[in-house]
Amino acid sequence: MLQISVLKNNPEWVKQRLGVKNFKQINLVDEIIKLDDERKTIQLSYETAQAGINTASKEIGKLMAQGKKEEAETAKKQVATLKEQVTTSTEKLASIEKLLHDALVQLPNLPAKEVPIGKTPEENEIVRSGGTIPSLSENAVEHWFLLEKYKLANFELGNKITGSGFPVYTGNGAKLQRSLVQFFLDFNVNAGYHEYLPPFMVNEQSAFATGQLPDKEGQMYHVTEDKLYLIPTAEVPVTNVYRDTILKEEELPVKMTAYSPCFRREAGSYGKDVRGLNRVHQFEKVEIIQIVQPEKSYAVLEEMVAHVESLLNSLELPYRILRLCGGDMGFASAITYDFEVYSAAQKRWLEVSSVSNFEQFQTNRMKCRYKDSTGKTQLTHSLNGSSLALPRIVACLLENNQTDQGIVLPKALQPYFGKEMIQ
RNA sequence: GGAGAGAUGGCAGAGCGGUCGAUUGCGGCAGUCUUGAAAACUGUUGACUGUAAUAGGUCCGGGGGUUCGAAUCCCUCUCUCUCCGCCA
Repeated sequence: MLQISVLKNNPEWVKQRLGVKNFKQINLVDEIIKLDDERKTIQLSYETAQAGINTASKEIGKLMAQGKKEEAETAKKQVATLKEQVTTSTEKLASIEKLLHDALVQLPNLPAKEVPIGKTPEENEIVRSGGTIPSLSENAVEHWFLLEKYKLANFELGNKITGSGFPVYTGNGAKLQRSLVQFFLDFNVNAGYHEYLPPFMVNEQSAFATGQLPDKEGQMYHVTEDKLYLIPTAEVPVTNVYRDTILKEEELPVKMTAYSPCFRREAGSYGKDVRGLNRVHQFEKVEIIQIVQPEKSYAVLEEMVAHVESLLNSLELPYRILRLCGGDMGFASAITYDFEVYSAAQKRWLEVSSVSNFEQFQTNRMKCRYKDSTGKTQLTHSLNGSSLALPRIVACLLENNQTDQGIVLPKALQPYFGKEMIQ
């Protein structure tokens, strides 16, 4: 959520930035400013009336103590008109605050100045790439055939038990998942991230704080009976660890990592984009999150990008890093780097991580603040990234490393898996 | 699921209609003493909003009500604890 002060200080700049994000309802900015001005006027009249009641009530208390009943009674009558004023302005205030909130919540985060202009994924900017794309033999096949060949995952079984998009991993497939999760967590913990195992369901407040609600309501599984949401990413429960807190400056940066399954409805997806592990409703992911001082967040963003990059290097996968254009960015993000790995049999790039700086967008919703060196409390910045999402990593590992003898695992993973190959 | 008790500032814990944004202790910060530290003593120490700065307003788990006035009374929700039941 943007701070109203940001809109008020520079409305034209805010509108220009929203334009970069391809946001349509630019007029909301002026509406919000107007609503806030109205709010102030009403608030002032409410507070003046309330102040009158407060002083009069104290006066009545004194009169009663002195036994001056008559005077107390007259004073009581005078309060009645003030009370009416309070009642009407309270009602007005409540309705205008709701309007204001509803409007403010619709505004996405402003894109940072480095964000390229553009509307579609084609306009994302390739920052750099690494690794080498393998040249596969002629009989190389896509990962969904390999999953079947080596009995690593069973989609039909998932269909029977739950529905499409819920693969059942079996044998070495299940073990590969476990090895990857363990490898990623160790890698993150070694880099100073504190490990969490969060709840896999969250309440409405938490989903709101990180920006899933109200924007992405349809993307989450909703347990209506208990008013809980299945998490689409560990970002949601883990970032909320610091909801409604005031941190000391020496506690920063907060570095957290967590494994969790992720549940996504992916409404409207179909076709070959979703074949195999390309897009599923439940998948495993390890996430990294940082909460930092505002002036440090862009340096930390680079650090997190480098961290994810070194993870991909250790998996020996060909990758590229994209800086997302305004139109392709998420609602809450100020800047996002996507990581894609090359799936050599499908001959396409697959997104495996997304590292974002949210600046104050989430922390303003969460009220996650810190006391700076001057003793002033101010909002922190939050950042997160995947490190990494498993299914597409598995897809690439299988496709890129397939040989006639079996799937060769990268060296870094071998101690975790216990073998050099899947056969 | 049943019965009872409770939710107050970083923590502990008073307050049970006006003098309470809140006694006190611990912790934190500053000072005195000391070569330094500890101890002791003294002072200070919540958040939000608002103002040029004052002032003013709001917050005692959340929401609603009674009253001129609510941390205190009533209703309701959530959560915690104790006992019973069920259970990995």
